[in-house]
Amino acid sequence: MIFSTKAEYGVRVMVELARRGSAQPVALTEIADHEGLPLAYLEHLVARLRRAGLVESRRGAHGGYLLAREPAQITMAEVVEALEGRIAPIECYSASPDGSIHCVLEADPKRVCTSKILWTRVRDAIVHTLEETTLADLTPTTPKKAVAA
Amino acid sequence: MIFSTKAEYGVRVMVELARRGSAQPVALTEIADHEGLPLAYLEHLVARLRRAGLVESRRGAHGGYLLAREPAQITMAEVVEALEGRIAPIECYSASPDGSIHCVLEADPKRVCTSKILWTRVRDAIVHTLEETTLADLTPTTPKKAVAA
DNA sequence: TGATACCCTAGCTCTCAGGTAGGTTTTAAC
DNA sequence: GTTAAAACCTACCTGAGAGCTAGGGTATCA
Repeated sequence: MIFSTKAEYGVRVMVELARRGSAQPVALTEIADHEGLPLAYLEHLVARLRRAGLVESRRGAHGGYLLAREPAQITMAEVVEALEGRIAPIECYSASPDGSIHCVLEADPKRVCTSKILWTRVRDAIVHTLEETTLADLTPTTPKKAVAA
Repeated sequence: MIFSTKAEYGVRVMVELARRGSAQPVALTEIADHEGLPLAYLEHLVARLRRAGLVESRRGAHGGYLLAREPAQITMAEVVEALEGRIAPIECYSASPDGSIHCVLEADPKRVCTSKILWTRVRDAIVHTLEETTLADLTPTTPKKAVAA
């Protein structure tokens, strides 16, 4: 599998939050019930989403979670990265502090990572797709716009 | 990581075979030495490539492996699928026997996999990239053609 | 002052990636 | 026809991490 259930479940949570609208917070118990997913596990995932600034929380009774932005302003690249961490197609690419993609083998100038072209292309394709797709695209009853896909 | 070392190592083996040309078989020990990868592990990987019809083997002394086709006729989609198995972005998509993408949740018609659009797009992007890239694209000293990437 | 919900830390279990080990079989060359 | 080199095969090992669970603490509303 390319992505783990972290991405799968987390995206579902985001879609549910988008479906419910931004009027009042949605409790995680509701989403867990609706999607048939373990609450305690979702708590971990939604914590990541919160730390990434994608959702906001209201504590206490009648609390829950809200989208931090409009669905159309939230790309799936942000969501997936918040859940899975940096998207790198293979081990070879170290997550450099400055964010640049770098093949660890090329530290030794004698060695050239022959397959770098491939993994770069694959990574770009994935990231491009995730950046192009917003939460609004995945929400059936989007208030403003219908989706053509 | 998106793909495991199976894909990483396996692609390297294929690139090495392409670099050496098709004149005579290349022993796996040579490739293992050159790439600094464990021989015993490569044997497992190359077995997958052979079963997929991507390489041919010559047993016995001076034996080794050869590409089964011209590098330009081998897509990376074939290589990666042979090594990693069917490419699916998440668990949700069962590998149907007929090859069609199918969300397991939709077996229950009441449930709709809201995020299907996303994972379908991601999968298509990956597969498209892998299908477009041939082994010839990754081989620096391709006899016939230089590569524009 | 409960009840409800978010929040935090720790830990548990099972799978599987990644690799090792030790053999058997085939073939070229001497 | 023996030897060495290589593919081939089956089984096993081991650490890490996915996918949870447990049990509390803390904020907020009625």
